[in-house]
Amino acid sequence: MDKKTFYITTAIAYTSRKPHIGNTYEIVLTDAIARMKRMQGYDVFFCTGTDEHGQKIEEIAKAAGISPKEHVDKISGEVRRIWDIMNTSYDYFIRTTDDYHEKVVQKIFKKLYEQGDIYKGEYSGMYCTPCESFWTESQLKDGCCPDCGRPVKPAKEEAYFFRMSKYQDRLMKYIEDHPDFIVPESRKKEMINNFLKPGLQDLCVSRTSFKWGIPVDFDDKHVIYVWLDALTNYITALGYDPDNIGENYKKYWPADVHVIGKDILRFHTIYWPIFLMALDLPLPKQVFGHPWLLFASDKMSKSKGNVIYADDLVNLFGVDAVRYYLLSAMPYAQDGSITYEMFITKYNAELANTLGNLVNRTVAMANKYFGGEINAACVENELDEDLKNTALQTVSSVLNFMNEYHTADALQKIIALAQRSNKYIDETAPWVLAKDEASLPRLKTVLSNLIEAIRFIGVLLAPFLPATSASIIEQIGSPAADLESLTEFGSAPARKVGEAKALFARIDEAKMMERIQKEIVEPQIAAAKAEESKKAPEGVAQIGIEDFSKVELRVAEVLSCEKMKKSKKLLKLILNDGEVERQVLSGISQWYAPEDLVGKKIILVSNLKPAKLCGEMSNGMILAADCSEDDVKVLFVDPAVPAGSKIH
RNA sequence: CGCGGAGUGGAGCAGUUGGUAGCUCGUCGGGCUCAUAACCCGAAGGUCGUUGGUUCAAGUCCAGCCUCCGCAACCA
Repeated sequence: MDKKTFYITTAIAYTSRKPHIGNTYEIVLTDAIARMKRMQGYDVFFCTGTDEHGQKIEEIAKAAGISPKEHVDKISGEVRRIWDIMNTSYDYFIRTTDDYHEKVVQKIFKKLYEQGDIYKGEYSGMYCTPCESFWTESQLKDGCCPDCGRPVKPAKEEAYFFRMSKYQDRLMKYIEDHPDFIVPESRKKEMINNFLKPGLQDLCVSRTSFKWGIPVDFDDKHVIYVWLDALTNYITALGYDPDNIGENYKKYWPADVHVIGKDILRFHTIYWPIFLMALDLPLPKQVFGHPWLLFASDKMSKSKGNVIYADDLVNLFGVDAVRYYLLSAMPYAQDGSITYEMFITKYNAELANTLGNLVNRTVAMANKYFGGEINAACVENELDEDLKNTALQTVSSVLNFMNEYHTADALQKIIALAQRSNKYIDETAPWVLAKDEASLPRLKTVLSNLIEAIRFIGVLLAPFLPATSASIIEQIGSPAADLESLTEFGSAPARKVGEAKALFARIDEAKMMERIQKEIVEPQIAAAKAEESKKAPEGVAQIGIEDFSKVELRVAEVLSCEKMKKSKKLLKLILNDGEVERQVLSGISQWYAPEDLVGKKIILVSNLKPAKLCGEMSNGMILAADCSEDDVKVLFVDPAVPAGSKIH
């Protein structure tokens, strides 16, 4: 009699900073799926958490003057707080700094080492001794360390590697045999074509360049590098241990679905399955790579004041409105977008006008005409048929869409039922029926049908908008919400409806935008500026005249200019510096077309070391001003100044 | 020729295996008054980025081209 289990996870959130609305999308999406499965009778285990190790976190903590642990405690708490604000029903919140997790990861690492899947090798690259950092050739600036500018030297460092290639064929076969393993479909091709077909490289699974990680217990110079640490959370959260398999592990593994961002699909569909194969464990049934939520077409940026946080939105609009937007505005396989305007439009049209108003007007009529006493339908007519059929069809549509995680389509179906119900009010015109004593029984039937349709809506909304669902159920005086009661239309008993309460108050867009500007956008911009100005005085050291004199500036004329084929940003300029012609590359093609520059005189840093960019040499640099984050203006010189003039 | 994604009425999106182009918002006109100036009906508006090809038939398949967006490389 055991219930069928369903194990669902989100990716664990990286604790570098507070999550914005895009990160929040994932937990809400997963929550809706988990709640739907529970409603369908599954024994669901829903796991989420935070990923807390790594060099980046070590650095951020250092800059803030606190320990890495203090930093991750703070951010992990913040993540959890937001997950809770969003009313998500996770069963377990794992942190990669949990003692249990760390211990098991160490055991796993050791086991894989002992059985030969992990071996000690060498990682070679360019090393900067003062910074204790490795860089690849392409990361170097001027052949020097991009951080401190000092010279680097080729060096080798020992590191542990995982033999990926050994499992490649097995993985390929698994993917072929399980067509639903990677969804959406389009992403599967990407994985196979880009990574599997060319052949897998062995993966570096340890680092010695930082300390904030789980130490390799038999070689403590090394810490275990991110993926082996982070991905295993899915089994350590269930109490897995190589020596002693836990209860929950037995019950729930393998996972039914890992819900993750499309950017980390590669790790979940290639490395993770291979780790599991090496451990001789079953593979997850499915990995769902969801798209990203973007702020309109702009990138989110604090200095533009357009970073959207879930808690701000919740303060302005309420939890369920935010959940609704996230679940209904995202296309299935493509990135979605959000702006405050789009949010308000959708809120007013669908939540306030269509859904909220339907419930409100129906409950109000039930109270007005019958003091709230409504019993089962008795005077039926043909107008009722389509409403009933729509309601019943909505149930199966919603379930079908949710099986494929199409939350937007599922919600659209529910709203469509609300629209159909509004139309039914128009068709039956209850206010006309109310005028004639003889038609009161028919009126009662009409209201009964409406309340029944609303009950369908209320029950179906439960996984998406839990609080709204509960409020609807309460207002119509319905017994507990369960799916089984939706197999028949009109099965609910007589009831007394509650008081009409507005579910979603209409929003005045102009006023709300004003408020947002004042309460959110402006403070954000101010905070970003304050941070900027705090940095500036420390960031720029004063120099003496002797330092300045090392820089040779002179006026040069642009003889010709063209776009570089290989680059979006670079222009190739041929300059007359007064003595010779020289080629300079400049990253300004976003702001200037070649013809804007030809014949102009500009300021050239003429003694800059040559460098190779995208395969072309650049001998110098031209001066330009950063007017704002995305606006750059080249400094043009009075045409009367001859090319070659030195500038002091 | 680095990898990948996308180009559908003013805006945001659906369009599964090729067979009369749909939805929401917005606009215009009408209806209703129970309700949150809400609801319902109707209309206008698209040569489905472009060119060529396959086919009885292409938004849907194939090839070339143009534009945009991620990633990679890169702002000397």
